[in-house]
Amino acid sequence: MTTLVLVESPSKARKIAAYLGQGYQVRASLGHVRDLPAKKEDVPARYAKEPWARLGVDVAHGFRPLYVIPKAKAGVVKELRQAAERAGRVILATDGDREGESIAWHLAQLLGLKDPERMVFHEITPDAIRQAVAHTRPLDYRLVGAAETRRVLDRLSGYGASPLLWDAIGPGLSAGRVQSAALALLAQREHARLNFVAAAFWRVTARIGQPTFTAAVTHVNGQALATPKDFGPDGTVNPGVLLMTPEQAEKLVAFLKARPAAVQSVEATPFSTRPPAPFTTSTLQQAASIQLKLAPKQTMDEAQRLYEGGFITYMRTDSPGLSDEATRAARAAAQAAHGPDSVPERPRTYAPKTSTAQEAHEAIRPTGRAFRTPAETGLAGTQADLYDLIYRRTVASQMTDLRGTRTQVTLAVGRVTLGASGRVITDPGFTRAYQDEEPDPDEQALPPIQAGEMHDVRDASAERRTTPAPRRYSEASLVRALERQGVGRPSTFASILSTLATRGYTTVRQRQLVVTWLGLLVTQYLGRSAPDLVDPAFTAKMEADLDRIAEGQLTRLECLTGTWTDSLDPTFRRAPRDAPTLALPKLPGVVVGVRGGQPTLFGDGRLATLPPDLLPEDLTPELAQALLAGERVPARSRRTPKADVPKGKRQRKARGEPHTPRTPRRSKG
DNA sequence: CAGTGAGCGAGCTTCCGCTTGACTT
Repeated sequence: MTTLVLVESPSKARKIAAYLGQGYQVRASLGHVRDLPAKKEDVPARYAKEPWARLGVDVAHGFRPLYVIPKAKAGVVKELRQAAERAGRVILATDGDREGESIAWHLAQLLGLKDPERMVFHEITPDAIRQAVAHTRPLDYRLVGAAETRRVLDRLSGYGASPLLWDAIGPGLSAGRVQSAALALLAQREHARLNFVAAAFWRVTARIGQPTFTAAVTHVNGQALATPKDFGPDGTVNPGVLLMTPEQAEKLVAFLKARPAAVQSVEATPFSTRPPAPFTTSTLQQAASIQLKLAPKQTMDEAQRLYEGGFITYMRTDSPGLSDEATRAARAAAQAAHGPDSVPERPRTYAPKTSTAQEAHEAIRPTGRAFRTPAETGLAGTQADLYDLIYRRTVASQMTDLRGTRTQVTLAVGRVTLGASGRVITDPGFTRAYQDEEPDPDEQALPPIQAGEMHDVRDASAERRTTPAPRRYSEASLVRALERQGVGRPSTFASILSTLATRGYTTVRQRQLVVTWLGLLVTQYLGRSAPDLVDPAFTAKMEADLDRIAEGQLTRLECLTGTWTDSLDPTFRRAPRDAPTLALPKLPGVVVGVRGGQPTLFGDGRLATLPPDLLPEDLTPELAQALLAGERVPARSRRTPKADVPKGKRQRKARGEPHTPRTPRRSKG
């Protein structure tokens, strides 16, 4: 009789099968095999009439979940059942994390396993697999309970809050613990930009000495010159600093040009920088975004192909750790390419930065006891670029520190103080293999210089600068922000972004994530009606609860009762069903609200549907007035909620109008 | 009389996390 070993991924199954050899059959579940019904038609007939059928969770009876086999998984389950019948023994070898334990339990249920045998391994080497097979354990039902609690909570909160949005804003909208927290981050940043008032200041620099270097004026008559950090987001300046007029700046330049500079002090401090850790899913997405200009989705698609081709380890991971074998391979690769001294004596080890990490997998790295160099892989195109990035990052992670000296020079021209900073690299260390970003081009190497010296001022100039608005998130930087807060998982980072886009909450402009009016309105509504969902702390609290469930200090029922029955449910019940409105400081006299499911501009007793491609930042007061005056207003005749619309406007028929709402009208509840 | 349009009511939408490959565009 053979032993059936069940894993999640088919690639993993092939590899393990090769290591286990005869007597073992290894099959893949392709992820979860059962789930709560997504919609009513997935609910079996005998439960369809139940009041909880829409949720798939019988809240009144201990939050009992109803599990069904999704259509897409029917074939897999059938095959696994047949394989299990033929096998003498079944070992559940799904991933060693919370969801993996849950999948193992579902499989045990579906296959009717009496005493389910569980094995877990964290690296795929012959040794690790043999060890794991020899040391199976029973299922961890507490961990399974934690996973189920997570699932039920996400269902109840998501399916509880989304209908509020249908009533208040429009049909088909969605809210959830992860997507709404992500959207709130974007909305917060967008509001910061909308409220931001830029301020101008002067930066005065001089070219000094031979060879020349650049120094910037820091003080005049002992008073500090305004720099960006002296300004508030409303454009006000810290009263203690000097904000020069153009005339003053010009005078200062003329003053500098006429006199030599005295070196007051030279401070040199050595520095060293450690290499970045091997890639996790989020850091890979971040680096591929910056260096290869890939969107997270593209990165994951290419990485999936590299994984299936056997070039890299699993690409959905939160662990930056390398196995001993991989550590040795990385060190060997570094030494082969950069010399025996390119690695420190002791291997480096890496641990995850976030406490929510589950660490079921290794870091993303080249496979094998000896890494194939990018040239040896025979890969081409984007796949080759991504492999190269992963290869270099992995090798660099075992190399020596970058070392150098930072020098800070203070100079004086009369009562004007200038500062110059420079950086000299004494040992490039790991940067020979990998660098996160291009080195700063402004970075200068200062010539040898001593306190007390006098140097000629060769030139001076003043440059008008403005304070920068808070930067928008890129897709990858949003993922990084979410991961830091413990929101979302490696397997979902890319899909969170696509959910936000599909709902019309965000668009991507020049590789930046931009929130739409709809996204702002949804966040505004949720902030009042479901504040937990826009708060990353909600996930943090949930994770803490789940850990306690896994450790047996909290029951599933206590957690769900406390979170749902005593908190979320009453909040949702009390939630207002009327549409949110946004008042914007730079748009006095107008308000953005909702009419017929569409973001709409209200003002002056008139209204206008906002064109869907008009982003919040692009709505100027002039444009708002033009829209309200009826220009480019899609005047599709539809019942108006309460705003009084001039009859003529409502009857203006639009032909071939570009902004026809795609969603059907729904009556207000 | 036929065609059109307004109005009504019923039914639907939705979560997160795990995995590929089958679909379009």
